[in-house]
This record gives sequence, structure tokens and C-alpha cells, in this order.
Amino acid sequence: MAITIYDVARDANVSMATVSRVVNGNQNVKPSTRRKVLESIERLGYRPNAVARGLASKKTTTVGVIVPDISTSFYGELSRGIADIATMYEYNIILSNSDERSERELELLVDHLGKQVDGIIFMSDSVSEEVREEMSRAPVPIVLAGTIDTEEQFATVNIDYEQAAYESVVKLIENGHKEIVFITGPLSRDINRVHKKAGYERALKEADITIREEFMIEMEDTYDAAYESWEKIQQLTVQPTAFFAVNSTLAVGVLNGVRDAGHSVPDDYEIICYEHSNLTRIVRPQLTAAVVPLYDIGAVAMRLLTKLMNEEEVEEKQIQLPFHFAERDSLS
Amino acid sequence: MAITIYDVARDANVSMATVSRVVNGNQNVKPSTRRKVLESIERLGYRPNAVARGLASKKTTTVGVIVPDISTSFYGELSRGIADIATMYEYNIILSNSDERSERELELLVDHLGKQVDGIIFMSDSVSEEVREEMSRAPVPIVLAGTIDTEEQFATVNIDYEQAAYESVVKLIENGHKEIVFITGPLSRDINRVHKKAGYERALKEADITIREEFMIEMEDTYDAAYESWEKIQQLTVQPTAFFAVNSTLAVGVLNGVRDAGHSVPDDYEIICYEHSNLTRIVRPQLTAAVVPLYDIGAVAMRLLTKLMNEEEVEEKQIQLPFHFAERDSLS
DNA sequence: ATGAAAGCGCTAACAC
DNA sequence: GTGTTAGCGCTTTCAT
Repeated sequence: MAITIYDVARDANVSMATVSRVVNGNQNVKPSTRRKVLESIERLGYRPNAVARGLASKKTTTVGVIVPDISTSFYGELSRGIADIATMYEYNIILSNSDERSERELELLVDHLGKQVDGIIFMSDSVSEEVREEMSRAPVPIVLAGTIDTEEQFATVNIDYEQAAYESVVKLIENGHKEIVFITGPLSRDINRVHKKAGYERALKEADITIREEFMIEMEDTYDAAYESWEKIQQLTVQPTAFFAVNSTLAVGVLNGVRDAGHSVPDDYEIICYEHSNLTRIVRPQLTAAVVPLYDIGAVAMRLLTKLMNEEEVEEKQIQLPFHFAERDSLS
Repeated sequence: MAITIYDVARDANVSMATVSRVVNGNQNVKPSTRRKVLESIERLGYRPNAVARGLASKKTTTVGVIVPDISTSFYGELSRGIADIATMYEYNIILSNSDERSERELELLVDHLGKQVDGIIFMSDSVSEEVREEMSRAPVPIVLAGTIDTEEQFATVNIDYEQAAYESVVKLIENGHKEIVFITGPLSRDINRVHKKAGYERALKEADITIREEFMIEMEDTYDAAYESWEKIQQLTVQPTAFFAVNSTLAVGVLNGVRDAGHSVPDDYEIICYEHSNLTRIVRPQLTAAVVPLYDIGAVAMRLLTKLMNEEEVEEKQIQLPFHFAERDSLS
């Protein structure tokens, strides 16, 4: 049996309450008894039981993190930002993968809440109705990181994806392009449909460029799908001269498809994308991209959550972080 | 205040014990009362409090995962394997990053143990003496995933890194190479020094090839360091014709260094490496590599941990998984 | 500054 | 098959 607070109390000749005060840094303890207690703790090797503490205090200093897939660099980077700030504020993290399946997200929400987490960071590509309801009922604060809430109901941390898309496409247009293909993951995702596609279209409209339906190349969100999309792109009735991709994985897939087919980037085709990983710097040519500050989004989301859990006043619950462009070689 | 087991008991006109039995699937409950209880649970929206359960039962169905950096594809993939099996056996995961700092690892061990985890999966590049001691004292089982234990004291899951290194270098030798550079991360890490370097040297020795000290190119474990190492490689008194790299990130760095300097792979230089990510398939030429089954290592480690937590007999605590080679284009 | 005592919400004997 | 009753190890009033 492990050493309990009671053993320490007896050993130090004080009450449990005093030991508790010492352990929790309460100032109302005479220095000499504090020393005595500390000495007993040390000698007995006492470690507070966080579960008992959690039951008594109704705080677990644990937050739930629900993420589609921790093995992707996108969510890995985001999660690292979350974890670092969590550590800073002495929270532990319960991390679970949802694979973006709404039912699974629901289960995880209930599961984490059952574990009495003090707050939740939620990441996904869309917030389903059932998930929204469950989150609305949650007794603890929830922050969405890198995740769109179309209803603007929850606290969120993002960049202005629409604006980033717009500026990306403007760069292409300024380079003389008129036939620009939009390389996108599933348009069922709010972020692709409501934000990125919208920015793309705004730029084209503003430049009086025809928006072609066949230029919306929608695919599964994988490198291989993007690589193979080159097949489809070749069949287009109007041939494009540039690509705007919603993330670096898709961009690299298209890049390799184009290059393996014997074409040159940026001579034959120019490419711009959102940057979600260092892939953009590793491929040749290196890709010009709108850099999404994933680590920071995670960090700010966690910081916001600590404030919410602390019931501090927050001025703005929908945070937009700045983004910037990394000018590289896929655009001349 | 949330609904408790007591509220349900009162509502269903039974005792707490009966509610507990129903919730925990105990068979000793008459179907009709079970139904009655379930109905109350449903109506009141009762959710068991896992913290209270943990305190009473001394089991939290939570395991601690200590990882150097979740944002790397290596540990991301490993962690995903762990998480999936954890989910399968209904465990939650507390995930913490150590940045490979031994003092931090120590803190995390103590921290997780304080949270009363039922077991721990530990990942690192070496097991320090203090960490070894703390782990030896731990009251719950611990499994090392993708992590060397030179003392063979703990349960581990790995591949035979030495053999993979050996076979990699043999491939190079069979292709006629005699001047083969070893591109490695810090040799302070057991895995690099004790296993990978040893395999490299065994292959050379067996072929009666001189082992040159200057061919051990040690560097920080980053793409940029590897990219810049090309500078150093050029200065070597004997010029190499091939590279064996301890991971795909370093291999790609060298590859880009070589190619950006105007040389060709595999015509001027051949490259082989351990594969830790899909980078090997994305670069051009694609890299031939010894594929490390990261997901499986994580999954098997977690499965092993469930057995240990269950006090089941396990035949072998030092598990070696098979590996294979992906033959691609960096070797002709 | 310190102690006594009542819970926190649940599990697990044990009794019936 | 069901109920009673101790705890699990801690925090937190409330006294003193």
C-alpha cells in the first residue's frame, strides 16, 4: 500500500489538514511545522494521489484533447502547441483520436467528460449537429483549435483562411494566370467549402476571371490522391496554368504528378498552397505558401482554455491569428 | 450538481449497489430491475464519475504515454499505434512530451504515477540511470516502445536495428561501393551507437572494407543539419560514393544537399536509410529504405502493456518485430 | 496556526 | 438477486 496523507500526518505529529496545507502551498502554516511535515514527506516518499484529490476538489487538472489523427503533421504540430501550454499551467492532457468520425467524436466527448476533465480542446473538420449539442451541454469550457464553427457559438482559434486563400490566388493572378485550378480536399468540410473556396472565388471575381466548375478538383485528402489527380487535370477541356492547393500534402502530390509527367514548375505551371508542414521546403522546387501557424494556434487555444477554466474575463472568444507568406520557388 | 449513482438508485427504487452492478455489467441483476435502472439512468442522464470509480477501485483505465515530441512523424506514428490499441481495450491516454530531457522524463514519470495511471508506455532515445531507477520503483507495468534498454531490464518492442543496418550496408556493398558514409544523429543515443553503427561496421568488416573514422558523420537530428552536412562531406580526404542514413529526415537532407550541388542520385551517389515517414516516397528520386513498422511497434507495445496490467503471463518481454526493405530509386 | 470531521461518488465485501 | 456499509485518499468548512 502506498503512503497516504494520513501516514505523513502521523509521522509528523500533525493532522491531515496540516499536511494538506503544506502540500498545497497554503501560507497558514508555521515555518517550523512546515519543515517538519516536509521532512516526513521526504523520508516516507509520499506522493499525493491525484485521483483522491480530484474527487475531493472536483478539479482534475486534466484537459481532454480530441484530435482527428495525431500522426499527421498538421495535428501533431497543433497538439504540441496545446501540450506545451498545458504543461506550463500544470495540466495533463488526455489525448484521443477521432478519425473525424462524428459518432466517435461524440463518444470521446462523453468519455472525457466522464473522466472529469476540467476543459476540452476540440479539433475536427466540421462540427456536426450532435457534436454541437453535446458540447453545448458540457459542464466545462471547450475551445476549438484550427477548427471552424460556422455558428460562432464556441471559442475558437484560427487564421483568416478566406483571406489567405484570396491573397494566394491574387499572387497567381498577378503573375498573369487566368486558368487557376483549385486543388481541394472534401468540400464537405466547412473549412474547404466556406473559407478556402470562397477566397479563391473572391480573387477570381475581383479580377473578372471566369470561375470554372471543372477547375474545382476535389479529392481525398492524401498525397496519393493528389498525385493521381494529374490524370484528371490533363483531361480538362480548358488547360490550367497554375494551381492553388488547400494544403502542402496535396500541393506536393500535384507537384510530383506534374514533374513526373515531364513538366516544369514554375516554368510550365505555378503552384501556391497553405503550408501545414516542412514538406514545402523539402521538395524541389520549394513551394511558395501561406504559412499557417499551427503550433501557435494550439498554444493560444490552450491559453484561452486556461482562462475560461479559471473563469477569467476574455475579451474575444473567436481569435484570429496572423499568417504570412513564405516566398519560395514554385512561383516565379 | 451532476447526477450521481445515488440519485439513480433513489429514482429506480433500488440500492446504489444495484445501480453499480447494472453500470458495470454485472450479471447478478434481475432483467426487470436492470431495465428499470437503465431507464432511470437514461431519463436522468446519469454519467458515471470515473474519478470516484478510480478512487474506489484503484484502477483508472488510463495509461501514461511519455514521448519525446509528438509533432514528429516518428513519434506521431508510434503514438497512433498505441492509441488505437488503448481505445480497443478501453484505456485513455495521458500524453506528455519530454523533449528527450532526462529530468523532464523523471518529472513526467512521477506526475503520471501521481495520476494513478494503470501502466506507462515510455519512449526515448536512451534510458538514463535516474529514469531507470524511477521506472524500477514504479508500482505499475511499463513498456518501452521503439526505445532501447541496454540492460534488457524492461519490456520493450523494437525491430533488430543492428540487422537492418547490416543488411542496408550490404546492399550498398553489393552494388560495388567501398566508400560508404554513415550519416547519423547524436551517437550519445544508444540506438545510433550500439545498434545502427554496429550493423554498419559489421557489414564493412565482413567485406574487408576499411572503417574510416572520418566517414562517421554525426549531426543534430534535423533536415537542415543533414542538408548542410554536404559541405563537410565534400572536404573528406577520401570521397565516398554512397550514404547510409539512420533515418529518412537525414537521408532527405543529404539527398537535397547532393542534388542541389549538381550531382545525381543514384548515378553519382547511392543512398539507403531507415524509413520513419512517407518522405522517402515523396522526394525524387524516391529512397530505398529499411521500413520501420512504427505503428505496429506502438500497437504491440500497448497490447503487451494490457497483458502486463492484467497480470497475464507473457512468454517474451523483449519483442522484436520484423522489418522489410522498400526497394526504390536511390539505389540502382 | 492547527485539528476534527464531513463529505466527494463510487466499489466491494458481506449479509440476507 | 439485492441492500448495507465501509472505505478509497484527499479537500474543505468550521471550530478552536
